[in-house]
Amino acid sequence: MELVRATNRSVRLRNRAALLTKLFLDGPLTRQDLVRSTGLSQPAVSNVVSDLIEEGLVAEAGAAESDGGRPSMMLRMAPRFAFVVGVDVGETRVRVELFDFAMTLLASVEYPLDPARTEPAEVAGHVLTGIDAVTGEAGVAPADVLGVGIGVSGVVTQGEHAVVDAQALGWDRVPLEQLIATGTDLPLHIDNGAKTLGQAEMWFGAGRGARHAVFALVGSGVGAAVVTGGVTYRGASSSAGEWGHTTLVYGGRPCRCGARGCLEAYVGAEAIIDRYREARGGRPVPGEDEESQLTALLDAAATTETARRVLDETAAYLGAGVANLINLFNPERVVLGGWAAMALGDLLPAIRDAAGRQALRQPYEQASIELCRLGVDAVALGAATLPIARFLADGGLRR
Amino acid sequence: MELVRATNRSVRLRNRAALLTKLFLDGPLTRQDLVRSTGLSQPAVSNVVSDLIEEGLVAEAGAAESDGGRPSMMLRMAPRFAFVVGVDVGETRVRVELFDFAMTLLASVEYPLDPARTEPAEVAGHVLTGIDAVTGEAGVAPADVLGVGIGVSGVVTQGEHAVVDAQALGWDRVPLEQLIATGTDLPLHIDNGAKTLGQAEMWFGAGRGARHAVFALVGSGVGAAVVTGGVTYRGASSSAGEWGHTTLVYGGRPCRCGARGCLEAYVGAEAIIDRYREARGGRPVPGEDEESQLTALLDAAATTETARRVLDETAAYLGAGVANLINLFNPERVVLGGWAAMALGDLLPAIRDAAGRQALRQPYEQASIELCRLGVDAVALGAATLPIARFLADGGLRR
DNA sequence: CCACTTTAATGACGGCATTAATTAAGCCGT
DNA sequence: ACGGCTTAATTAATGCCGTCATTAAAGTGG
Repeated sequence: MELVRATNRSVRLRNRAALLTKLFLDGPLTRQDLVRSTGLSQPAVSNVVSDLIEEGLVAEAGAAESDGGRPSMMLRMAPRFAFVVGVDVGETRVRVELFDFAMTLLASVEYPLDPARTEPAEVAGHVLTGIDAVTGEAGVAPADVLGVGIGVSGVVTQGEHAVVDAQALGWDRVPLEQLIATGTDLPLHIDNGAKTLGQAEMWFGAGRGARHAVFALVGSGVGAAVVTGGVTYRGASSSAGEWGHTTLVYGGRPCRCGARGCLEAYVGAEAIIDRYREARGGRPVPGEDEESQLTALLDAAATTETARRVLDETAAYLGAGVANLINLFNPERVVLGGWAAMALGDLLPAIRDAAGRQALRQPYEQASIELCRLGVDAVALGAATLPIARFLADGGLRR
Repeated sequence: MELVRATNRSVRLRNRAALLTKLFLDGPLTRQDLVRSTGLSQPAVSNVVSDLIEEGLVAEAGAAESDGGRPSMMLRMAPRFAFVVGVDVGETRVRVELFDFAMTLLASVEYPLDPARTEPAEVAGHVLTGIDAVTGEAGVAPADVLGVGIGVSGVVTQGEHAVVDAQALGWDRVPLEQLIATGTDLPLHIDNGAKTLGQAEMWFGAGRGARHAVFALVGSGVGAAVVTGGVTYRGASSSAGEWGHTTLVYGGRPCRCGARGCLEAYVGAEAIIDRYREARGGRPVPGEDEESQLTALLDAAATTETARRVLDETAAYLGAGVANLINLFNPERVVLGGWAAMALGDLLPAIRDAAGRQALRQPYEQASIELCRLGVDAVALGAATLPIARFLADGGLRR
């Protein structure tokens, strides 16, 4: 179906992209490693690599061990060739982080948001001042910033400019990209937060090495990111993976999206706490915020039957939701992430069991179900990979 | 992520594949059409096309209209360059069809199956004798058959040899490909029947032109095929799209897969009839087989409240199931197919409404929900496209 | 029958990877 | 310390392939 013409130039471009990607994800590597993993001939690798070194993209980094024979040179991405900014626009805060090309965190800054009413212009302002703040702090020239990736907790529609719908923030078709673009010339990449977190886990966490993985995120809200063939599955307008609002209990509990029986209405942090409150006969759950309330539930489970039952049910619902993902996407790996899922980590065996009861045998046996490795802040890290992914796919040529 | 090396030869290969694919799906076309649609230069197109003509793959087919200027030649796939066999292994019959390269049906044969116990060896036998029968009838030499595509109503796991799990047939890890391969040297392509039907609709039916489409199949069983970027989504072991056994009503009606609350336990033909029977206080539904029983239900809906209610509920469940597909896959088109869905065609508006209530606004608005165009026999047609798809992707070079 | 237009085929050119042959740079044993 | 051996990297010759520019072919219309 792909109807892209190929020319001689595109050959070089593809090979550059292949070598760069390999080097970025698995580096440092020797030229010989690249020869083996790409199937290119030795001169071809040397030729491309010498271009990359000349352009300052790649640097030699010492010789490898050898027992007889000329030792090969290690190659790695030049860490200071360029920098990237990753932004996490959450429900309660905007977090801006600056990374070098080795994805080392150089600086970060955070701005709290008033959950009651979050103005898009305010968020855009935070992003812009945040970019200035982190580049200033690290002494990085704006021209050396490759781009800015932004993960937003909401539905992001790609188009000429990305548009955001976020019920949790009260946003309806907010042209966030335009708002930010008025204040900067840097290339912007806006995406759903679950997808950027999935991207981070895919490159640096529990997804490494998988070709087909699903990242199931449970926090206050519930979402998912699907990676297939190493690439995030986006669908027609990039809003694929809205797992939280799939119907699990037809006609069940009302969800904040307006429908009934959504998965999020059962296993989102707010929903879990709600169900616990109801199970306690309506007595409020102790704790300032959702996080401490969930902790209270977990603590209570050691002693009270009620709390135990609420957690058991949560695992069962979550398992059924995971089973749906397994049946539909047939991943080799399901990674549970998000702060609530991490807090519920002890439920993993129960979740696995529940998924096994609801999923078909064949796809269930193909899939492992694991916890994430990177934590919640990985949304910004994953966002920062967006400009890099584009850069690598373009063969390391700035557009 | 794609780490495939590119060489000068691969340039030609890709361009051959692009031209062939375009010509197959949208032909006949002129060289100029190909120039415009691929972006290749005129000499490049002429060059590749002259190869293809020389190899007998493509033929000129008369001149196009012209008003001034040299008229361009129409090009089309040579219909008798090669032939393909498509097989539909359903729950009640094996159907074998022979097509030429223009996908014209040349011959077909059908063998009934005893639903009670279906032996894999028997099915393999039917396939093999069917191949002989149709090629014999049409006078096609086996060497001119490009390959055999087989659509099976069950979970197909790709690997060295495809393995089939089909609860409806009582099959557990049946090495169907091996069984058939012992009797023929033709290249075999085994896939899930829903996927082959989706492939047929994608190329020749309601999916034409879409890049992201979901084909929802409702028959006795329920399945789906997901097409993304023009390619069938398969997942890790090719069993993606098992929509029928996703949980829609947590803890609900028992399903033949052993779990509870599966979509299939509500909207599969058997389930619909079951629900109708229960609504009638247990009195059996008139009719010999599922098809006539479903017709009886549809007829009764004109006069009786009970039947009307069962259909309304069916539309609501189905709509919720479709909403889940929309939320998770974000397609631009959802196509309802399968014999039961076709019978329920009048429910389409109700299904659309129900989906709109359960899906998120943004992805719902992106998606159109339509009926299929090709009917049930398209499983074999779609299966026959499998060897062709491979052939086109390989640039028209037999391996 | 000639001017004009559009399509198709040729030939010079340049980009690129490949194979084969060198050159570089380290071990190891005597 | 000095050849022999091994592995790494570079250089040279070769051939594939698309592009650009040009020429040939094949129509229409006055």
